[in-house]
Amino acid sequence: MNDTLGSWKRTHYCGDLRADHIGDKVCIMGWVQRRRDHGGLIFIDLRDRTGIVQLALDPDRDPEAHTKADRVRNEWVIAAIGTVSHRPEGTVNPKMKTGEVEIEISELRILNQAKTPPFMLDEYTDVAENLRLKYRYLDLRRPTVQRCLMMRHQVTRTVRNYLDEQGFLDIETPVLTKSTPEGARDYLVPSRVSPGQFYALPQSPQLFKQLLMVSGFDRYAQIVKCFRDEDLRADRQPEFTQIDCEMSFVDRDDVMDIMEAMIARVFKETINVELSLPMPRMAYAEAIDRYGVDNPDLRFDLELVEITDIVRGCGFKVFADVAGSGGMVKAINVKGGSGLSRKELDDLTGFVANYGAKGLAWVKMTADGWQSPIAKFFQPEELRAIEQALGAAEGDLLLFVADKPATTNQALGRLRQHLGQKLDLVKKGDFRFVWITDFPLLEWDEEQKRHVAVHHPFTAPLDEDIPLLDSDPGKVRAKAYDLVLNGSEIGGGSIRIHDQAIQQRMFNLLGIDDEEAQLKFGFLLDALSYGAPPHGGIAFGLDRLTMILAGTDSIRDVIAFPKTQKATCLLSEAPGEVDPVQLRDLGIRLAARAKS
RNA sequence: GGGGCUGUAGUAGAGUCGGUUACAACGCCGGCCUGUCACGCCGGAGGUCGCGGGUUCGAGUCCCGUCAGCCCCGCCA
Repeated sequence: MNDTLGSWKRTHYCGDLRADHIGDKVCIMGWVQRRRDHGGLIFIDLRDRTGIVQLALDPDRDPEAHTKADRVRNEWVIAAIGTVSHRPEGTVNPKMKTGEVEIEISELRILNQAKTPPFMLDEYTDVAENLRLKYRYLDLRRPTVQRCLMMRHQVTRTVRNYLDEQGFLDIETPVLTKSTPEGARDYLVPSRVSPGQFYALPQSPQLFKQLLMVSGFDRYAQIVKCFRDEDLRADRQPEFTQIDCEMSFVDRDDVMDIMEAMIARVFKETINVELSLPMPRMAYAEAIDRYGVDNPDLRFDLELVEITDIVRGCGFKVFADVAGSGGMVKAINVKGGSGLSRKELDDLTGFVANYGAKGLAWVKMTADGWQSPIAKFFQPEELRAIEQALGAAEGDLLLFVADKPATTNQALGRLRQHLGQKLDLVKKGDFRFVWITDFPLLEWDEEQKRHVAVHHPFTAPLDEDIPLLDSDPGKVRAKAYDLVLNGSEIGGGSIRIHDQAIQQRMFNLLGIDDEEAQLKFGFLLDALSYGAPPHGGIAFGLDRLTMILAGTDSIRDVIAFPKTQKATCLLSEAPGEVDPVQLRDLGIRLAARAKS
């Protein structure tokens, strides 16, 4: 029924054929994108991963091939031998890379037929994502989707080459490993050999790469899968890939210098963008002060301005009360934003409510002064002071949040990012990097009534802040750094604690007593006591980095077989039930379902 | 755990105030066509309006619940 490949060998990819090939006899293979039947002449657009080329089948030239082409349908797999020829005068298609030529087919083989696909594999149809994911292998035939995965390949290739040149060794770390406290929820794997015990899939190879430093490998790097059992987002999947690095005998600047050069190489070799180095660096405290968040998008201004002191004694009770009780009042000036409708302002109020803000005060700057529900509460000199602080001019829109400092910063900071998108303040093709440094080492967790590590428990404190570990742990800054690109955290790392005594103190500060520390991290503490070099490292989110390079806003676009928001795979239907025998072997009995 | 958006032939959509047989496009099937390229022309088939319940003389349309996909909060050292 179908033809066999026989002795045919492919000579060219479809998308590579050009006028240079005119006169060549070629053999190409691929999928039928479309067939156009003119009664006599038949055209077939043949597609492979490189592109599309037009096949011309003339009944006068080869009746047998023409008859065969009559049966062919979309997505059938065919092979053809023919001669590359210039298209006749007036029929060149400038929209196609290969549009100057066509292949005059002399022999055609149908290698496989295809059912009519559940959706059209063209660039014009926007298909529902659940259908795309169920038939992902078809979705992945589409050039736009293929482009993303090819981009990903270019990123990993460039990274591997660079790290190899810089002397990093690629060493694999275990996937079946041990659950550790702190951090994200683990994916667990039951042990058959040790009933009742579980492996955990790594949230990152953190401990192992530190052990490799103790072993003297000096520079380690791995492109590696990590697993976190937390809820998904547009830029978060339960299994994702890190570019994971660790280096010995370095400080923060060494790591940042080497890594930003790697990122620059990636941008050059994937999208041919030249980045200027060094990348700017900004302390955490400054980022929070100016942008409200630790991942600021520097492609636009719209900075936060604190006016707590100005409104401390004002007649607007909401502001005055917050200012008088340790809270914070901040505002942003949306230049030329006074045209926003009441509905839009209500939407923005709803937006900040997501982040716990109880309200969003607004002022439209008009020729007649303040147009605002709160204008009447302020004295003229207060109005002027606020205008001056914000640089307000006619046509501007001022937006205010008053709350606890953390809430004010987060709500207004997220509002800033939101407005950047909504008001189209970002220029396409603009890449603004910033290293955020000097993160707090610890933060107080109100629910658990204890300190938790901001980065992770192995992050070293700044040398000058070590005395504060005892007196004021919340003030200690960490030797940690995040690389932020266009408001997205694409990587982060730190210099680690290489001193066993300090690591022990760190665990104590986190409320992990010696016994628990020994139980959970004993092997690390042991290793640190056998001559651990000063070391530090970083991990980049390969998926997020590729998203930005590919210009897409969903992490699923850069993953071949991604999971849905409920962490299921619509293609394989994972997760699924397992055979009772498998459970018995593992010593697992399922609890009765809570529902139904 | 919570908030929001979406769900109608294979696909992506329209469907008015609750009222006759649920529309047209693309795709599919058949026919015609020798220079098209998202070919064109003629004809045809194709529907559990996500699912369940309710209101009503009557529900794609209104109400309640539920499922799925997506976006967000919490969570993500």
